Amino acid sequence: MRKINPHDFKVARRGTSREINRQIALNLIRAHQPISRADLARLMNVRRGVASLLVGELLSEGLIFEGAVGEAVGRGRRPTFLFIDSRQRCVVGVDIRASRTFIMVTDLMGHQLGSVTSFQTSREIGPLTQELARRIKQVLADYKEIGACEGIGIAVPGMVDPAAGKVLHAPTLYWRDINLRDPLAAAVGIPVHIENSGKACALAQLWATRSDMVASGNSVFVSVSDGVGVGIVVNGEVLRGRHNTAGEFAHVPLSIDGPRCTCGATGCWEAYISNLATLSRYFGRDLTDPKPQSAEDASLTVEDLIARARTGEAKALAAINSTARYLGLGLASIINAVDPSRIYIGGEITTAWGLIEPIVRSGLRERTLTDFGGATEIRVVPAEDHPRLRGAVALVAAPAFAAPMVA
Amino acid sequence: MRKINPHDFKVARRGTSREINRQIALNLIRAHQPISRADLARLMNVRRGVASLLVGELLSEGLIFEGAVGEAVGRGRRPTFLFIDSRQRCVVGVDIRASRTFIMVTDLMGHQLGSVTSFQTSREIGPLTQELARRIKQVLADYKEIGACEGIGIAVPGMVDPAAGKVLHAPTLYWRDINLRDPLAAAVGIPVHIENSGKACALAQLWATRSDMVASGNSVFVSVSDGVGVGIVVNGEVLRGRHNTAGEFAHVPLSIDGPRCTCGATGCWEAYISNLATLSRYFGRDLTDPKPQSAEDASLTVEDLIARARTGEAKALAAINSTARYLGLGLASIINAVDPSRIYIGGEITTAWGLIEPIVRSGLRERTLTDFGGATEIRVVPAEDHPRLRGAVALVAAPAFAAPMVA
DNA sequence: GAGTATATGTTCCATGTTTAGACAAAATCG
DNA sequence: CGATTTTGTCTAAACATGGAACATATACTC
Repeated sequence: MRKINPHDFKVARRGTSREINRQIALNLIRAHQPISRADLARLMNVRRGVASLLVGELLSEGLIFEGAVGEAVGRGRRPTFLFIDSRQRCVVGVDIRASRTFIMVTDLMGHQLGSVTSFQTSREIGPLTQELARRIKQVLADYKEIGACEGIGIAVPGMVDPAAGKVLHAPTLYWRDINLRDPLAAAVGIPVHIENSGKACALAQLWATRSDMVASGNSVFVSVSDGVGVGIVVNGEVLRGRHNTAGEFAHVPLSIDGPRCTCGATGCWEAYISNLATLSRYFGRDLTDPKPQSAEDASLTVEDLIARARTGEAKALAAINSTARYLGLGLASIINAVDPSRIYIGGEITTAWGLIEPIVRSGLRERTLTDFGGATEIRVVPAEDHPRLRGAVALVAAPAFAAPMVA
Repeated sequence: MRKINPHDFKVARRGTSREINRQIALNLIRAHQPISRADLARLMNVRRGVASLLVGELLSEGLIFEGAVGEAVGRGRRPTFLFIDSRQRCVVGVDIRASRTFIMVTDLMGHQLGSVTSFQTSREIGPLTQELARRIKQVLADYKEIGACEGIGIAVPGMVDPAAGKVLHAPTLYWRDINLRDPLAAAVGIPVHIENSGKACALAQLWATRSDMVASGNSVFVSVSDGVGVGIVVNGEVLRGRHNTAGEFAHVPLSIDGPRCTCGATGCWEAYISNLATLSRYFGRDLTDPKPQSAEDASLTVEDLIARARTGEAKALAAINSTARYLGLGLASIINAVDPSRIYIGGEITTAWGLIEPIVRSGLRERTLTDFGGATEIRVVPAEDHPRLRGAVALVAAPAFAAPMVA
């Protein structure tokens, strides 16, 4: 039961019905390709004539194409299959992280082309833009057979104003109010879109093509790495809020008297479960103390820690188990607040999922209010899926498939 | 950028455009009444002919009526004003609380008719239903000139399954899995809708008729009474979640090592700021200990406590100031998670708003991540506004104005 | 007071969209 | 080969908005 905003509404025009049905058809082709006009008409519950007209429009715009004639199921004329046309266009996804920056090229469906490349992140915007532009141009030259690049999507670990193309605050990069979009767009001559990495991850799952990976209702993506990013999907849309800062569950407290967080407050969830927090716990030092105490401290990663835990090192196991419990406790807050159908979890810690799942689940049940809340589905998204990169790509590829604004 | 759900979409039919524009017109009349067809057409940016047709349809359905001819602004024919027709229909709102149950009658616009009545809440569903049915019948008989009753809306302090008409769990009433809707509907012969009281409060603000009370973007309602209820509005819709339990920020922790909460967990926000928590703090006893320590303890209310604080009693002031700080700290979590345009606060504690606002605001700023987050608008909703009752009414009255489902 | 200008609300036709059904093309089965 | 079935196209009807003309009603001007 949605209220129409009397200050911001969209009246249905003569072409609105067509626009709606066109997008539905496009999405169904995306979800079910290859598909015939007749099947499309059955899925949409409209006459074949309407489906044909919609398909004709999509064909003439080059969004889809007619493939080979398919095999008939029984008797009767064989169907001509329709596909999303992602042959002559590609998208570049960029994932900027504190240590390294990753680049991936995909087609319009988000299918990976070539391999993921990376380079060390420069915290200075000038050199970073230059390096990015150089590498993107090179990658596009290498894959020239793909065709034109539709755009570049960038996931940034911090608060972002997508409309202004600015990074408002990225603590791990020490960025404040930096326009990342315009310099890069000018350098490569391709439109650039930027977004917070947690929201990008949520977008990646929302627009995933593998049908088993798309949640039916609301969903939440929790990305645990150096920091913790969260993206929330409500009614098929990423929750943005007034200033595009919605979803910052990372800084909802577990204990206001807890360890100091990089954000300045105390006891944030992030201060308990981020990779840095887990490592700090292992080394028994304060999270806000950036200086490693030893050579080992300086180089050890969470993956190393998990390896040690697997070999049975008690201290490593204890550190990881603590993180697991706190992870569960924080997920309970998300469940209580949002009641999602599914939670996705990404980040290095998920490589230990077999080890920690029972602990996460029991921590979660400590604080969820209902049995079904405690049973909320949790799915691990492995690093190989590159959720940040796929989300960055979705920034560019998804708008063509989005629902029209109506009423 | 909303994704169309390929498993649950609505194709635009021949009448869809009309349906959309009809609802827009209806909402604009609701928001701007009295209004002429010509003004409506200008607001909608359509031809007067179209507006006339839409108005004709609404007139024939009895949703609106033509009032007196208005005064001309300049020269030219005078407009005929249109109004929402709420003359011959009324709605009953019911607010069930642990101690007392309140009843209010309104017209379709939510305007109060007569006065609010109340009686002591029986925790047994049979007697409660009987008493409710008796009183509702009586009220409707008293206001017979109003016309037929369109429905009864009930706000319940607990988890609710509106589709099944059941209260899943209401701790303060000791209810579990109780069908509240069907017995009452059978007894009075009028449709009954039930909803969680936090969500009802959010609905009340969303559908408020005073334009200054309707937030433009997303909003959150925090109701602080015996318990704490929260309702979230996203994109003009109350956030429900998978099991209609979204919005339970009351049980997001401030400190997992904090005081035990009635929900079983520890350190929930509710355990710091509910009226019971504030009183417990004043009397220096454990929140979970239901037994009052003294006669004064058994009878003192938060309003009394506020009165004492205003007279300068240090202990009372300290208890309230603590609650204020914790209120702010928890609001910060809501702001970080949802980033709303506005937060509404209701409940007895708001009568001390002048006293506590600076403390709430500073507690809030302790944990918000950005300056604009810390500056999020907070509005107090006084008890006289009866947000729970207005929300209960909206359950019945609002669906007629809701946006059609499309795409 | 008559004429002019202007605003409201209705009416008619053009355009565009879904709905319904007929029809040709193509493939299978007996 | 003919009957049957399926796909895809095409046409007319029903219904929506878009645009303009028209009747009605009021105010202003001469």
